Amino acid sequence: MKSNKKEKAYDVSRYRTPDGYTSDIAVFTITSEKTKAYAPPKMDLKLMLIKRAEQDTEGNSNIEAGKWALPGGFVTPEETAMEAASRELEEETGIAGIHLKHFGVYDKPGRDPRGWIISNAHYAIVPEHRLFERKANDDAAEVELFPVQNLEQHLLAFDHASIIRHAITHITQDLLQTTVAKQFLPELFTYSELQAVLLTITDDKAIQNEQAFARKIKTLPFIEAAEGQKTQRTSKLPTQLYRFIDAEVKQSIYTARH
Amino acid sequence: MKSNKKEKAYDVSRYRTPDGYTSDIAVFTITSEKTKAYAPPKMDLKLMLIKRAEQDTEGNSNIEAGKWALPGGFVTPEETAMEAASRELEEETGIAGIHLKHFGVYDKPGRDPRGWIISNAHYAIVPEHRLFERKANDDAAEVELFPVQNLEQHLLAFDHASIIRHAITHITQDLLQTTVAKQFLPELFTYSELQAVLLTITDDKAIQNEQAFARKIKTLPFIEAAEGQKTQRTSKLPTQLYRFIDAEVKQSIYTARH
DNA sequence: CCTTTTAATTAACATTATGTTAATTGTTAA
DNA sequence: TTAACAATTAACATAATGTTAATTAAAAGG
Repeated sequence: MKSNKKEKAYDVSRYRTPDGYTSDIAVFTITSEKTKAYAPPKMDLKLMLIKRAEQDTEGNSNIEAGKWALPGGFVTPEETAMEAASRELEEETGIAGIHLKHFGVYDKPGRDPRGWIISNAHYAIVPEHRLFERKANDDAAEVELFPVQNLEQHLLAFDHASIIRHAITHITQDLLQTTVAKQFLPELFTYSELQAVLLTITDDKAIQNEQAFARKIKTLPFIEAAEGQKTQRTSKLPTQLYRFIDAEVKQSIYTARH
Repeated sequence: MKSNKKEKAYDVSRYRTPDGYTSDIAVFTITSEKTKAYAPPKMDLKLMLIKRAEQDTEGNSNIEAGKWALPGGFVTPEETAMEAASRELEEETGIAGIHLKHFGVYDKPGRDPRGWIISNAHYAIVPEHRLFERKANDDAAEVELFPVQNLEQHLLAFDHASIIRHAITHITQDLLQTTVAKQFLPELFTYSELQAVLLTITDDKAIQNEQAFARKIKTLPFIEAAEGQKTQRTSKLPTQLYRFIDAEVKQSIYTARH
């Protein structure tokens, strides 16, 4: 729109470079609520958002202040966006060494009023038992976990509403089509704990069904029973523990049941 | 490495911006070979690469000259990388309006000797019947289709060897787990044509088996028979044609057969 | 015109997996 | 001692798959 057609081949904007490269992270965690002792938990998938401060670190009034946003920040030339995501997560929440996955790039002209800023988006999985590490490291910014169901209603910075929708789509797909669910679980888990993780994002009848799911878990090539190891976390009856094993997961929509 | 620790908070490199933002495209096509009349084709998945010219458009000696590379180029501030991919494909090969999907970002420091250049990578699918549009629009650069099996041996520019490996992984996954195979096929196709597309990237026994696959295709929720429409493209016996329909494809590794 | 050839399709049937309901197990807690 | 309960096993009807064989309809060669 700035240039007219004749000049296109020599348009100076052809040689412009981006004004910034940022890394944003959709941090997911699952909180579980124990309704009573010796029963499986009810789990909920939550997304961590931060409230943008009124002033930035130099004391100037901040852009998109007061709105909720994904944690993130600028990438430096000495690191990848994935490394920046890891660094920023540690800086902002104190949590290190967690699972990260790239899922998209946001580069629509005008998405950031500060200029031509490209956002590389990731999702992260923080297992529930590591959540306690968080509080101590939170700096002033307000941090909150939101259930993924009622995110639409909140005022979100930049194009983060759209990024978050995609993040939820991607983690949902990955939970069903890869073994990433292991990132939400302890090393050893029961069938009902795995089931509870999956039920945070699906209503698949075959996963809801206790008998069928308990029977099926024993035949999955990427899960094995931890021989002789049981727990009473979820039941009075000592319950078999399982673990994920490395196994190639091949499947196709052309051979699956529908 | 450049900055010492004390200065970190004020390191000027924290505020450096990228030297460029490029869009690269792994263009896939399937070529099919008819061994004889009235028989299904043998298909091969091919990747289009271009040989980098000795001189750039200004006549200076080109970087990574003579090596094979993915088509692509710099993104301008007025477009997304996806739009740039579409534009560049049309400029370089004359093919417009084809299927494009983002699959990764390449931003490792040092990946491009010209500076801090971020590559946004896509794959594209050119259906076989549109290949003929190509030749006329090829500019001077050498363009060639390589079978995806023996790409390792060629000398590739920048980190394109790695990008190409990922592109093949992604298109393979998508062919099996989404309905993207339709992009390689005409609107109406036979079971053996769909099968041939899938067999370019899988050796799944259930897909190889003619009887089982022909039986299964009739029950898939995202494919329907084109009532009364038959062809003799693949057999003397007039053969049923099918089409993809829009239907949500839900599946999970926890309910699939293994 | 008759016969062979061939890909697609249907048939047949044993095997395996799933959906569903019911029974059993082992432990806690009243 | 007993009720409660999540996990597990059992039982069995139903559905899907693997496998082999038969059938179909057209082409092509004699």
